[in-house]
Amino acid sequence: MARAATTADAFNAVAEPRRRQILDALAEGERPVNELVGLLGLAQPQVSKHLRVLREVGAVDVRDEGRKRLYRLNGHALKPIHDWVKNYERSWSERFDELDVVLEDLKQKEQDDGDNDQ
Amino acid sequence: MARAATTADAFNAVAEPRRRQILDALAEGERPVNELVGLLGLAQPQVSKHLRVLREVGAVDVRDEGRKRLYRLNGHALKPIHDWVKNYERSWSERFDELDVVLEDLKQKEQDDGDNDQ
DNA sequence: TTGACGTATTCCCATATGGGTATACGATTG
DNA sequence: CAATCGTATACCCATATGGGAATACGTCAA
Repeated sequence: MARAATTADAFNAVAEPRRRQILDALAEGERPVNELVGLLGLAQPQVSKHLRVLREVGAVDVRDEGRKRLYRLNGHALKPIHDWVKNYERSWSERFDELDVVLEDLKQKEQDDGDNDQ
Repeated sequence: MARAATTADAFNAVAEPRRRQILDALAEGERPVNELVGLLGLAQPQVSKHLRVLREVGAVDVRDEGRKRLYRLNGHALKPIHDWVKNYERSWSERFDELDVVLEDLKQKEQDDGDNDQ
């Protein structure tokens, strides 16, 4: 088997930096392809291809307006990523320090109880 | 150019489901390779290869103990992912609804001021 | 030392990437 | 209708993936 397709899920789609750039740009509002081409400094075909990937994982929606195609962010598709990574937040966030102390105490208490059973 | 290496950054490393599984397993504590092999139901060489990728992006640390190698989670490497994705949280979290209202009001107020300048 | 164990590395292969370039397609304008 | 604009698609290519299988390597036991 080869690497999973970029369109397999949001994780794979967003692994490409250009696609994150596109989402960041769309966070400020709807934009036509050419505007993204200007912002990214990438050729138009590549931008269209990246947008296709983002569409396939549901991270963007499209709307036709004359000859332009307006792309819009759909952040919902990124929730699974957030849900997964937030469980690791304790690794760097000080907000969890206090909670960790409490958990350590509980652990210690449990161990003491076990010792009493012996 | 081809797709970026899986070892290019945490985003790419974590795009592979097996590697997320490994990190999830290590979240509960240090583990030797064989234990991960059992948990993932994957052949040992593939697990070692996934671990190498995770090591290269700094998501895990290793420690030798006899003939075993104990792998330990280093969630710090995942912070960039969290930092990026949390900006999209408003897309699904109700917690931001109220904030959105406030921002809308501010925007409206600014616009009114602009109108007065005319 | 020899053998067994735990892990890492090497080689093979089908697969699809992302950029470059050319071109096709639909909508609008003249 | 013809020309042009805005986008999408089709090709070509170098690259590296992830799994399978075989094997190399370091450590411990007998």
